[in-house]
Amino acid sequence: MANKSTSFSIHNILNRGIESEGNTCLDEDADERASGDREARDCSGSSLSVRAESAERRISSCVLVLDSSSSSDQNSCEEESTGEDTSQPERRHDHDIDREKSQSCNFGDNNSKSSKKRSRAAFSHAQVYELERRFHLQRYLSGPERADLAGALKLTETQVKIWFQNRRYKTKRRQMAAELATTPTTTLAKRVAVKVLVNNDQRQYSAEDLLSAPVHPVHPSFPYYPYMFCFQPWTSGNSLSGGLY
DNA sequence: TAAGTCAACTGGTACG
DNA sequence: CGTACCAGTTGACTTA
Repeated sequence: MANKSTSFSIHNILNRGIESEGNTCLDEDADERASGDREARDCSGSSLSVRAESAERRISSCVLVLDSSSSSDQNSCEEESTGEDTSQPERRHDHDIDREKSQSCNFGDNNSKSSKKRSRAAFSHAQVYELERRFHLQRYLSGPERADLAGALKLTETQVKIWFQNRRYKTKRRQMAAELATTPTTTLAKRVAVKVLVNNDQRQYSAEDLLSAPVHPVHPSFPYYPYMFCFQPWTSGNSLSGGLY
């Protein structure tokens, strides 16, 4: 559904990514197509060279996954783990699904030792870009939305769900780290103490204090998500945040 | 080789 | 009871 509101197709990105195996400019292509005139200008900025370099490093590993035509054991395994040809998993417990998938994806299933190995799918750059883009729009996906996105990205619903889960947690951790870095510990302790003060059944803090809780945009730096430098940071007034923080 | 990243995993919890 | 969430961990992988 998400791609209907935009002038590009996710499949275009993915197909382009597959067709341009070895092309380290996949992200720029995808970005420009995806964001149109939105922030493509930022993507070409020289100040972003470090992030772009980071992106290229990742691409080099992601291309292996996209190159599904290769018939090596490793690639076929990665392909499966990224949901290329896996049918939609039945509604069982996530852990079971993931475990099954992991076990069915053993590297070199010709020895028993490998059954202990756990595969870690490396999502393609286009896939991560679209996931990030969607995450920027909404941090929580409904079932149909997740299924739609998973289908468009050729991932399983579980993978999309886990990705969003990890992404939310990562965002939160970095926000907390940023808070800790910018706020002196004494000040932090003082604020917490004030907020829990209640005197004569009346709160001793204003509602504004709570609403203005420090929410730092995490991605001023975006050291490891170079494809996110096109996005604007969340604001504290973003209703899509779910009000969790 | 240590450190960092990240998808997958685990355990606990909340909700309808 | 099934599902999804969060918080934290694990293990494969990359990089300096």
